[in-house]
Amino acid sequence: MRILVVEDDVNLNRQLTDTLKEAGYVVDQAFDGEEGHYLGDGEPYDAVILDIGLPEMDGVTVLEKWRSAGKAMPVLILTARDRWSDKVAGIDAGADDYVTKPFHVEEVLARIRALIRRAAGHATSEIVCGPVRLDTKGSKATVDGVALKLTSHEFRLLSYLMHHMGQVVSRTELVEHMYDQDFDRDSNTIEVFVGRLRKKIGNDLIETVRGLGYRMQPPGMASKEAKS
Amino acid sequence: MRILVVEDDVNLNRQLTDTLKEAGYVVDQAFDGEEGHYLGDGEPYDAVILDIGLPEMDGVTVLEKWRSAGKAMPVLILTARDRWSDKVAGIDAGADDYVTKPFHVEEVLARIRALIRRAAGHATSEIVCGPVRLDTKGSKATVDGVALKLTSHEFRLLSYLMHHMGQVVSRTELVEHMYDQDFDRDSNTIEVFVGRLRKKIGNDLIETVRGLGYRMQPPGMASKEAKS
DNA sequence: TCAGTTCATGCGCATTCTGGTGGTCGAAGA
DNA sequence: TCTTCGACCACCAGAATGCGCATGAACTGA
Repeated sequence: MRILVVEDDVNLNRQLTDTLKEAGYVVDQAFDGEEGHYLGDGEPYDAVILDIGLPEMDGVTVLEKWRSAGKAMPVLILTARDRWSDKVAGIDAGADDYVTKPFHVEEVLARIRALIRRAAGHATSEIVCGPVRLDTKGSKATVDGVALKLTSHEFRLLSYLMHHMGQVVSRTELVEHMYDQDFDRDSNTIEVFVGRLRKKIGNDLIETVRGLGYRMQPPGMASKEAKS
Repeated sequence: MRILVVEDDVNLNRQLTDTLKEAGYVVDQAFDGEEGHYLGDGEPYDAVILDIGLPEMDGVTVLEKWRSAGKAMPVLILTARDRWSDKVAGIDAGADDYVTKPFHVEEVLARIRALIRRAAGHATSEIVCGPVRLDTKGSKATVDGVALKLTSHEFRLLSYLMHHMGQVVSRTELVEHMYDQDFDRDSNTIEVFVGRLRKKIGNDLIETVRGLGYRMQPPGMASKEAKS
C-alpha cells in the first residue's frame, strides 16, 4: 500500500510519514501543492493525505484537478478546526474524508485504514470465462467486449454456469436455481435455453456432459480425454 | 434516497430530519438505540445518521450489531467534541464518518451527500450520464445544459438510478428507497414515473430489463444484439 | 383550484413454454 | 473393429403467458 502525504508543515509531515511507515505503508512526501499535484497525477497511490492550506496551489484546487483528470484514489483532507466551510468545499470537490487540526495521529491512521478498506470494496464483481465477461453487479454480459442482449432467464442460466465454472451442473440443479419451487421437471426448457445461450456466446464454452448435465469452461481447457 | 436518523434529542432529530427532507431525501426517525437498531436492521437505507450517546442501546453497540449482521450502509456518527476516543471506537466499529457536536447542519448534509455518492462509487458531486447531469449538491438536474423541471418523486427516481448507473435496479428496490416504510407494493406507480422521466430526459437513457427492472446508462453503451 | 401522485384498464409484444422431429452418443453384441 | 439399438440431446416453430407501457380517471394535500 502506497500513500502520498501532501503537507507543508515539515514537522507534521514527518510525523505523519513516520507513523504511516511504522504501520507498514510505503509513503511519498510533498511539501507544496504543485509538487503534490504532480506526484498524485503521475504515481498510483492507494490513498492520499492532503492539507487544504498549501503554498503554490490550494488543496481544494489540487483535488479538483485530480478528480477532473479521472483520478479516483481515496483522499483524506486536513483542515483547520475553525474553517468548517473548507471541509464542505473539500468534500464537494471529491474528498473522501477529512480530519481537523489539531488531531491525534492514531485517528488519521484509523481513517486511512478505513478508506483503503472501503476502496477495495468497489472492485468490480466480474467473472471471466474465455471471451465472456459477466458483470454480476450490473446484470450484464459481454463477449469479446460486445454487450450481449440476454433475457432474464438466459442471464440467470449463464450466471449460474459461470459461478460454477469447471463443474458439471445438472439439469435439476439448474431448474432449482432458476425457478421458484414448483416447476414441471418433465420439460426441455433448460435444453432450449442452453441452446439459445450457445447461439449467443458461441458453442465452445458450454460443454454437455452426457447423462449428467452441462459444464462451462474456457476453451482450450476442455477435457482432452480419449484423444489417442 | 432514504436515510435513517437515530438521535434521542428530539429537537436535534427534528432539525436534521427537516433539513434532509428539504434536500429531497426520504427520512425515517428513531429516538433510542433499540428502535434505531430495529429499523436499520429491517429497512434498506442509503445512509444512517447515528448518535453515539443513546438510551436503551449505545450507538457503538448498535453499529457493531449492524455490521456483524452484514449491513454495509454508510453510517455517519455524531459524537461530543471532547470524546475523541468515541470517534475512534465508532470508526473501528465500522462507521464511515463522524461529526462532532455542536455542528452546522449544512456540514452534516454535505457529508451525507458525500457518503451516498461515495458508496455508489462516484468521486465528485456531479454525476453525468450522457446528456444528463445530476447535481447532488444543489438537487438539480440538466439535460444538454437545460435545467429540468422535475417533481420530487421524479427527482428521487432519477437520483437513485444515476447513483446506480450501469446496474439493474429492481422495482421493489426503487420503491424501498423512494418511500418510507409503508407503501402498497402492488401498484404500477414506478412504471408511471419511469414513463414520465423518459418523456423528460429522452427514451434512450433508461433501459428496461424485462423481468428484472431498469438500468440507466449513457447511450451508445446500450446492448447490441449479438449476431448469431 | 391545481399540481402532484396513485390506481385501474386494456393492448401489444417480448419472452417463455411445449411437443415433435431428427441427430448424436455410447454400450453391447457379433 | 464394426453394427445396432436405445437413451439422450439439439433444434424448430407455433402457442400461451404475462410483463411493461400508455392513458386517463380518481385522489390528496397545499
